[in-house]
Amino acid sequence: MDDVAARAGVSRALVSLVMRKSPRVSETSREKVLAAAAELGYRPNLWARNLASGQTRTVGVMLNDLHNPYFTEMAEGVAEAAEEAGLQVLMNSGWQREEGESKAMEALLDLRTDGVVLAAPRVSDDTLNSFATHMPTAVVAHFGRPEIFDTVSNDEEFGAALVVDHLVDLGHERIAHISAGLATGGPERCSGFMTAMTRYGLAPIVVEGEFKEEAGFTATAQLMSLREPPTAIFASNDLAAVGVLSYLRAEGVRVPEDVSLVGYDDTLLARIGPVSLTTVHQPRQQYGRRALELLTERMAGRSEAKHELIQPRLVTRSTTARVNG
Amino acid sequence: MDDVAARAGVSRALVSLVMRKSPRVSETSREKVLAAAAELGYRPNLWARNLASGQTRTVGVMLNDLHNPYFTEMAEGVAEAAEEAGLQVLMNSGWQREEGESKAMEALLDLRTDGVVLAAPRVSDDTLNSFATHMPTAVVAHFGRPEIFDTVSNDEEFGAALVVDHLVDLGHERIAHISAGLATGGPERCSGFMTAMTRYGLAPIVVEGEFKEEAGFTATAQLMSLREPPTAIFASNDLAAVGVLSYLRAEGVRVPEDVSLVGYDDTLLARIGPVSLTTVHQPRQQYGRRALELLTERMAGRSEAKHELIQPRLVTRSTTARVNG
DNA sequence: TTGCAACCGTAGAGCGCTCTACATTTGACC
DNA sequence: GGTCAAATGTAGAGCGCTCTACGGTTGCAA
Repeated sequence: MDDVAARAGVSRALVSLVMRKSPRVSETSREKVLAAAAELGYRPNLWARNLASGQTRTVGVMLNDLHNPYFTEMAEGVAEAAEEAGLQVLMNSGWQREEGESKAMEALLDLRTDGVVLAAPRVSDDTLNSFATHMPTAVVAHFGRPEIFDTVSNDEEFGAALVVDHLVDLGHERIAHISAGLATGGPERCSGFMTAMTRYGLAPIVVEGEFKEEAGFTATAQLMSLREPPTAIFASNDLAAVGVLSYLRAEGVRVPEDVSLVGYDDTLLARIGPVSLTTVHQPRQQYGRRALELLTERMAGRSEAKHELIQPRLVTRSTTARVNG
Repeated sequence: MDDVAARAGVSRALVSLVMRKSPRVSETSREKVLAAAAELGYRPNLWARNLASGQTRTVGVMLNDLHNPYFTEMAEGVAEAAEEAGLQVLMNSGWQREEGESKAMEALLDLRTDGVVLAAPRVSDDTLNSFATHMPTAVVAHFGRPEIFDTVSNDEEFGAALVVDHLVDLGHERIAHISAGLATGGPERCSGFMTAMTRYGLAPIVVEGEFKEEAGFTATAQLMSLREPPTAIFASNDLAAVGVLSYLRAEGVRVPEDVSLVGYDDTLLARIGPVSLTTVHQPRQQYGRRALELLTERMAGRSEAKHELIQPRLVTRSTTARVNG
């Protein structure tokens, strides 16, 4: 920087101003400085800048699971909104191990970014709280009502109700849900299902599962061996729905003629031809956008927490049809 | 830091040593310092540390496309190897736009990490070269033989030969390849196919496609309308193979009884029940590992470039069978 | 002429750490 | 007790930037 200043015949401070695009510098000296910087191949040192200024114009994003398109799409939403706000994005992941996740969060703390977006963290609420006391934080897919950080989540109950509405519309009455146990969003999805069913005066059939193909497969085996098997199955997510599909096809049960099937998430899986699954689409990019927007508000000084619920919509494909006679 | 030093009754320098886990400090004072730090909730400031020490113990990873499991698995490999080497990992993405990619690379340059792994960058070779002059760099999926950075790539020709071997073993002779145009790896895969076919004295049938489901669909339409349609199809990747499958099923062509089908990549898509695709598995995590290992060598001073080709293997599932009498 | 903004530019004190060079203590051995 | 090396601790000069507070020039009205 000194070299640039010398070469341009100005002070170091002026170079600093130019580099920060301050309007307080004349056109002539700006050009001189820029020229000198270009000749010397000078790039401002970020660490020194951050250290001196106490801020980074950067937000960190911790992704719980990079392999899950849910999170990467969310991250894309964050990135878009960040770009508009003139912020850099740096990502991190815990590689689906809770221990890795805490490490990743520590790393973000050390980085001292201006704020952090956490995607479906699986660490304890205590950890989350202590994290958020050190750093402006927004969390995606968190169903508590924490007071020191913001949250953006899918309105799982609404989504589940959408599914039930659709199936009831088609005349179904024996509708089963394969739940996802205690995985994030699972309990809410399940309770939404039960509430909606009850509202229609129908008995909710629920069997335990997971967000996995195999879980869908085995849960379906259970369901189909009931004395009165369901005419429609609402799987915990698309992947589980694929498991359901495999089981049904293997058993010669036709979908959707004999049994209707609905997934959740609208991932790539649901869209490919051989699956073509009716499912619930989540505006995942929007989660990311909103999270970043909330975060910038918080970085700007807001301190009371905001909690947003975003409504998904149903995408009808080829796995649902009117119930048979 | 001064506070911690005061509280522990030692010098700032000693605190620094303790924080860096230097062995040059006695057990007693280490404990004193650690205790004081804990009471004060002190965390070393990374920027100041980096600024003063001139290094970061961090590597950056630029992911071309976060939505592609190929890259996220590779990133996981980088992360694992980095953890073993005691390095932090920070990720970035260009969100599949070339412009975003250059921005992401600039950001990594500014961060001044100790090194960078680039995943299938789509920027020009010139850009890559000028980047690598500023920063130790390893690139995954790059088929040039650049001199100032290392590369790790899939041995596409070998993979394509694997496919041809398998199909020829099963008695196929009219084997078609749906290529991926100029997309990364596409040309190599295609030429590997042609070489292998020629080696067997068979005529390579090639039709232009892309790494997309729809491309597989339309390409298959072309292939099946040939006077002598192929008995086996080697798609450019799994996604395209799914398109092939959709077309064939829709036309009542049985897979694998009438036509055998092979994909490439072994993604989730290939593994799910309704698809169960024979495909070429790439050890993607290993690409990441090797990239990081090469990078650490380079960070340690090696300057001549190394270029590694990693051999994939065939995974046989339910879409390939002996050719019909 | 003086006064006063507005505009541009500069000096210099940090920011919180690392690291070299040196000081002090300890302990083993003669 | 004296000597020397190893072990442990410290002082203080940076690292490359930002930012406050202030200095110098202009232009223009009083």
